[in-house]
Order: sequence, then structure tokens, then C-alpha cells
Amino acid sequence: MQEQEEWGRQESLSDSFRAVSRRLRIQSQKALAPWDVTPGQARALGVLSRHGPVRLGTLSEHLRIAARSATEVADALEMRGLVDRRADPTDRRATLIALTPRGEEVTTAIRAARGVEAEEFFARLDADDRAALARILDALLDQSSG
Amino acid sequence: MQEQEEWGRQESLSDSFRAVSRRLRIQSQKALAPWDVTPGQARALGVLSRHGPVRLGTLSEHLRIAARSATEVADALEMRGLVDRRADPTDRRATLIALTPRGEEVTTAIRAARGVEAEEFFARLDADDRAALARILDALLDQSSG
DNA sequence: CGATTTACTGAGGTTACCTCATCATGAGGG
DNA sequence: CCCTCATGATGAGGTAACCTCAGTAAATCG
Repeated sequence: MQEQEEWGRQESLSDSFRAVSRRLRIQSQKALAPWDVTPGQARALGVLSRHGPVRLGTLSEHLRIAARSATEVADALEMRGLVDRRADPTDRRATLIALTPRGEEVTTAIRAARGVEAEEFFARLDADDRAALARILDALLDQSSG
Repeated sequence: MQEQEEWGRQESLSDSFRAVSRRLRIQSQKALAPWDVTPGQARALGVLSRHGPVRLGTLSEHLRIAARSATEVADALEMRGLVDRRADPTDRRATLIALTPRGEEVTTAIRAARGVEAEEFFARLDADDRAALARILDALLDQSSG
């Protein structure tokens, strides 16, 4: 009986996880709405901002998604004029994705807004809890990716 | 500068959240594959198992999703023979969803498997971390739902 | 009894992924 | 140099888990 409660608790841990990450996504969507960018696209902008022009394959690695999916994110961003595709001079099969000037502006604006957004969302947690959460999440990620 | 680091950390907190919940979902999918049930459907089975036959609207509340979405989950489970729809004797507009005998079997089997799955996923965390995580998630949920 | 509300569902959309097949190019071996 | 194989991107098509909006039937309320 004790064990069933334990299991129940762990199940609801997964459930809580789902629920929180859902809230997070919705909040993020709202925060990004002014720029007509989805959370996934914003992640890609962040990668481009940090790493400069990269191949689609590299982008997909940074985002930890399939190459095909990176193509889609790039399509969406290109349609919005935030990135452009250029031929990779060193490999004619490859495509480099780079932020346009407008993409850089938007990325900067988003970075500030996302900071605020995250601050609001995690505001209820004190510094210790935030640190604990970060540590726990990292532990869970390490385990499943390694 | 300290602040920028803070923000960066919080951004990656969101990202880590996404990543972990994704792993969790994939792991759950694999664990449920033998029964041809998706994680969302399994959640619904859990609700039915805990509460007995309920209206679709009630189901949607427990799952915290829109009523229309509960219809879909019920459709899928009905197609698999795990639940059935019955008229609510007290309200002819309403539909009661109930586990079939097969649905009960499957739910029982899944409960055990999910317990194992969750145990594995959260195994790296000690009891204190699990408790902290549960507390933190609840705090985040309270804040955003209330 | 008419008006409003409630319970469900059809239609269609979104986000964020996925796999598989295809096409062009690059790289290595004979 | 050509042939094969690997690699980079993309077209086609699919999935899970949601959503909104509009419609229908039944209940309830004034």
C-alpha cells in the first residue's frame, strides 16, 4: 500500500511535469506573439544568435531535433524574413542559415522579453529552489541523453 | 552582468523543462507501446480507473483539457475497446465513459508498467530531490492555474 | 412555452516533431 | 576517371495532443 502511494506520487510527478511544461509553452507563445514567432522558432533564433550562420544539420543538432525538422523551422523563419539561406562556400550540398538584420533585431527584442517571461514564471521560486530545479533537470537530462 | 547570467539561466530552465518533458513523453510512449495506447490515452484510463464512469465533461476537467479534446481521447479508447459510451440516465445530453473489462485489465497492466517507467526515469534522484521537485512543480502549477 | 444554457461532436487548425524516399554533391577506391 | 557510398537538404506524408468555432439536442429557467 505504501508502495502504491509511492508509485502514485511518481506518476503525478510525470503529470505535473507535463502540466508545467504546457503552461510554460503557452506563456511563451503569448510572450512571443508580438513577433509572430513560435517558441520553437525562437529557440532556433537563439542558436543562430549564439553561433552565427550554421548549416541546417548543425542547427538541428543544437536544437536536438531531426534534420528534417530543422528545415521546417528555417522555412518558417525565412518566410518571416528573420533568416536567410546561403550556399555554403565549402560544400555545395549544404545550406547556411543566418540571421537577417531584422532577425537580429527581433532576436534581441525576444531575448529581453523571454527573460521577463521566465522571470515571471519562475518568480514564485526562491533562488534556492531555482538552483535545485536547474540541478534536478540537468540530472534528468544527463541520464536520458547519455 | 550578474543579471544577464540570471536571465540566461532562467531561459535554459525553460529549455531544460521542455527537454525533460519531451524525454518523459518519449519514454512513456515506448512503455505504452505494447498496449497500443498513447500517453494521453493512458492518463484518461487512469482517471476512469480512479473515478469510475464519468461524463466526458468531467473527464476533460480531470485531464485539464478542452471538452472537445476529451471526446477525441474517448474516441480512440473506444476504438480500441478499452472504454464504452453509455447514456447518462440522469441527463440525456450527457455521455458516460466507462472502462470495459478489457480496459480495466489494460489499465492495471499499464499502472504497473508506468510505475516501473517512472521509477526508472526518476531513479537518479534521491528522495529529497523527488520531494523538492514535486513541491516546486506544484508551486509552479498553482501560480499559473490560479 | 420560449429563451438561454449545457453536453457533446463535426470541421478544421496549430505546434512540434517524426520517418522514408529522393536528389544533388562530395569523397574514397580501383 | 569513374563508380560507389556517404552526406546535406528537402518533398511527401504521418503522429500526438491539443485548440476554436459552429451546430444539434436536451435541460432548465423565467
